[in-house]
Amino acid sequence: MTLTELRYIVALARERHFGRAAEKCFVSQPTLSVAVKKLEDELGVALFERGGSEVSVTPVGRRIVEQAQRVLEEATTIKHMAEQGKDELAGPLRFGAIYTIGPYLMPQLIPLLHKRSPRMPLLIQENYTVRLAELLKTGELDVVALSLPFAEPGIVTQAVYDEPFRVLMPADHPWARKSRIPATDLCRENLLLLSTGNCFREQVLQTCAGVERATNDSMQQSLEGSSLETIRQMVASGVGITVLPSAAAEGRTIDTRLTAVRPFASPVPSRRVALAWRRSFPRPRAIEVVRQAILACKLAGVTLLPNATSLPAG
Amino acid sequence: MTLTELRYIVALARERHFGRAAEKCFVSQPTLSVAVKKLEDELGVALFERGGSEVSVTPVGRRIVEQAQRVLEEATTIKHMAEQGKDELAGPLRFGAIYTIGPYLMPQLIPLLHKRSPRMPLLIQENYTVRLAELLKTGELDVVALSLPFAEPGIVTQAVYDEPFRVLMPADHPWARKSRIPATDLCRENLLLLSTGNCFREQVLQTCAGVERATNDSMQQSLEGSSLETIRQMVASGVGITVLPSAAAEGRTIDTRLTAVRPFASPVPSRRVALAWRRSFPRPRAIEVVRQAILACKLAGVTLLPNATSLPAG
DNA sequence: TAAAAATACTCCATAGGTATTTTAT
DNA sequence: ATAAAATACCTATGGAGTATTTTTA
Repeated sequence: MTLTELRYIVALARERHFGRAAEKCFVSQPTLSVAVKKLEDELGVALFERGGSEVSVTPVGRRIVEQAQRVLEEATTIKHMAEQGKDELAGPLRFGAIYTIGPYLMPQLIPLLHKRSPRMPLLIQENYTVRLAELLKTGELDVVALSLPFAEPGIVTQAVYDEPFRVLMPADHPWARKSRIPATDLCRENLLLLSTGNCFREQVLQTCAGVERATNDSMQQSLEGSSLETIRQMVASGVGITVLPSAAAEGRTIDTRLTAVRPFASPVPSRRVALAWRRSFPRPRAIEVVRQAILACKLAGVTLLPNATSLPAG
Repeated sequence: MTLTELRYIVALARERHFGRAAEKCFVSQPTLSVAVKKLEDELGVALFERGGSEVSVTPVGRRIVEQAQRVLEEATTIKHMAEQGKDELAGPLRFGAIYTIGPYLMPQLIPLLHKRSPRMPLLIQENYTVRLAELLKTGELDVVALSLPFAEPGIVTQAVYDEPFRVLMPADHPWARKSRIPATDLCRENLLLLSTGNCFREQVLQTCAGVERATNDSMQQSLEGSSLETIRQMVASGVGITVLPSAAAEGRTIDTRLTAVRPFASPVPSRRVALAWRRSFPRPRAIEVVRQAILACKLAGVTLLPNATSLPAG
């Protein structure tokens, strides 16, 4: 049985004439004749009654032709579905971000993307890098914004911007008088950090104080799952100081009287933020649109990398 | 788009593995691979995401695969319909008979056929020969029982039995003392006939009295649409005599005290009853079953023609 | 390195065309 | 005699196979 054969019998049932039905199908009369006969043989039943100049449909034929129409209709909706799905910028994009990017990027990214690509709603999820990697590989997420380095088989990454770190301290902290803070000074302070699992925690530890510092009991261990915003509140209340990505440190004017933000002295520690997606993800244009939108976001202190090339991670 | 291709993508969506999906479809891996790619090209959209050892279905792909399943299901019901329709003895048979056969044949034929071929109900219709011929040609009837001669293009007939005519008269009619009636005697009697349009009327006129007799005003013209049964009542009430087919004349014991039936003297006038159907009618076995059932009916006085061959009428 | 999908190629079934015959009116 | 469908025959597309290469984890 062939969709073509079904088209033929539907046309023949309509026209009740092999020649005209063949015309309607843009084939020759013998072609249609043979195809109809072939289908009848295959089904083992006569669909049409050929009587001289009269072609009529048998009772079984009528039912089968109706069913054939149904099949053809269902088949054409496949084409419609494909037509709709053709547009890479149509349909939801499942977007993930790590905790230290999401809250500062999404408020700008979402409205911008909604404006630029209104038919592509973002489905957002924040999580740890490792979890995002899982979701990405299992196809539960399409694109992830995270911090390099990131290496997973089958995943490609593309750097989007570099983001310097900043020191956040109580407004009355002695360092507030300095314009730049040397990274090595941090080890003497009570440094508030995110809970384990956040890659930013490790980056701060590595960059500013060396990993061995992490075992020092004098350093404040913040509670599991707490966010940068919680830590900011703690700094404001004078518990200690912390390090934030620039986009998190600035751009929030809530408590400028309680806290002070200072840049690091050179060499300025920073992180490289990138997008990651499956190499095989079939909507590259959707990703490019997201990347351009992120580049257009006003993120305090970041250095854009508009020409970065995507790299196979792993 | 091909039904085969749809089967392939459904299998691939299930197996998430080209090799295994190919096995399930009993084709080689490259065959399935190429076919899927071809469909994707045709639809212009990626249905699957090939990631190394991971094959996943895209969102569009998921919808299309579901739709493909629907198409395939609808297509298999075509096969089921054909399977049901294969049995020529299943499904209703639209049966027509002329007024002078139906009332005497059907009461026997229907229960017999119901017993022999229970899945083939008869849809009965009585009418004039000309009307039955129309219905037969337009496909509104499948088989017709009528009286020969009958010639229509595209219609074949097969004689089933010969039926002698009988004379029906009031019980106190002088002829009731005769055992056989010469046909030529009829012209002197008040002969009750069916209305114009009934072929039996013409047969009686031709056989018994010559056509010119029809114009004789002394002959009783019965009312349009009246039946043999009405005429029988008229005979019983002494209005005149009539001629009946043997199956109509005998086999009814209602009023033996009021009427007498007598055979004709040799040569005995008779009619040949036949089945007629479109040459192209696709259920010859159904017709044969009907013919055999008629042959098995107990019809008074008839001579069965069990070996008559079907003839192209016209 | 191993597994899996894609490619290259070959072959054959068949869908389709043209020309002709058969059939039925 | 005419119109229509069936048949015969040919061609070419493409579906399916095997062998091989490419890719990626």
